Amino acid sequence: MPYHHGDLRRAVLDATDEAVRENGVAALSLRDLARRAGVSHAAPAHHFGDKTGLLTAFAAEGHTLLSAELERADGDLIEAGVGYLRFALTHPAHFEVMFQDALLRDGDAELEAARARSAALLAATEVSGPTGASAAWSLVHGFATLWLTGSLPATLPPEAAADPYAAFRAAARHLKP
Amino acid sequence: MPYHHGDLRRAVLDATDEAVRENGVAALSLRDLARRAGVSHAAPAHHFGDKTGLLTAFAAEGHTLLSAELERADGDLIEAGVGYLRFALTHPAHFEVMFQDALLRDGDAELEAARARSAALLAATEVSGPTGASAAWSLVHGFATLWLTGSLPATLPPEAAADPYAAFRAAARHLKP
DNA sequence: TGTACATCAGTGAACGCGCGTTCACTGATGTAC
DNA sequence: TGTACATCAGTGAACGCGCGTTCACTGATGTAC
Repeated sequence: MPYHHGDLRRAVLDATDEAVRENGVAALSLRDLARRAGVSHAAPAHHFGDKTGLLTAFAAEGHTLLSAELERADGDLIEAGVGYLRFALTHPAHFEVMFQDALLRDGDAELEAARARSAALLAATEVSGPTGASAAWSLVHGFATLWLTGSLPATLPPEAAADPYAAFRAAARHLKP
Repeated sequence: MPYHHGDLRRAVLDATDEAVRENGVAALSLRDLARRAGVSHAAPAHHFGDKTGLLTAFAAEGHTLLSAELERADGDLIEAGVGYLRFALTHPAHFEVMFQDALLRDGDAELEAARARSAALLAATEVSGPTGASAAWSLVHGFATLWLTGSLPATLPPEAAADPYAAFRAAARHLKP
């Protein structure tokens, strides 16, 4: 183990992802992250300042990952929804953290930039007017949230509960075009 | 201050509501609740067993409050949505806690009963098939979540951002009947 | 190419703190007589 | 109505623990010459 880690930032962010998936953000501690990353207990705070700084960087990474999914949709509403859902289901820890403002550093430049980018991509989907955008965003965000908590799969027949993307496409068909 | 409180349960649940509204469930501690309720620091654990027991009771109360709103809708889809939203906006702490299974006692009888009741009322709304129900539930749940985090109001014109219920009705009109 | 040195990422011991839990107790309440 | 007593909700001192933070330090890296 070299004295200089090489990529402490990456290691701590990965440990955060792992820890939040396992125990939720409520149980997160910097010392636990240090243990998972195999670094000294003071290293995470040394690099990120404090827990808020770490979660702010983690949330910014979440917006970047979300943006990557939204770009693949190329403005198509349903595909943007599928991308949003795919982001939430493959990165549940980021999804859990990035919408909880109380955990994040207000006005952080990196976070604001990443957030603006994902918001712009969301706004670029083909949808009719602000209420249509609200409806579409609400539907996919609610679908992702309820799917992750297991609430939604519990109400569906087994074959629908096995494929979230098909279930989402079916639900999204209930939106007026 | 009498030795016996009279309604410690109520006092601690009210303190929980206050504390979660202020700082989120992540920052909740039993000692802080005891301070808020003006009882000894051991009293909340004495009554509820542990933090999970307390949050389980709090979540059950949330489902009961949600059920009361849903009953007023009398099966009408849009009014059920408005009731769901009204519950979330007036009881944000309950809404935050009740869908986070990791915080709750698995298999608690009181919680299961309250949950079954609100689920039955949701299922009793007039909607076409399981995918229609998924779409409607996702839309209102996502709308409430995004409204509470401030994400959704930020994208709307000021007059729409001032009235969540009107904004929700407008969004809900994008669902096929 | 080799040496000296400045930088600074990461260390690890030490600290004080708030936490959940335990446990012997206190005293208000309800019941039996 | 009055007294004795069992119950048990709530108390408060004590505990050990993991936490975030501080700070003097170590040593790897990059740059100047």
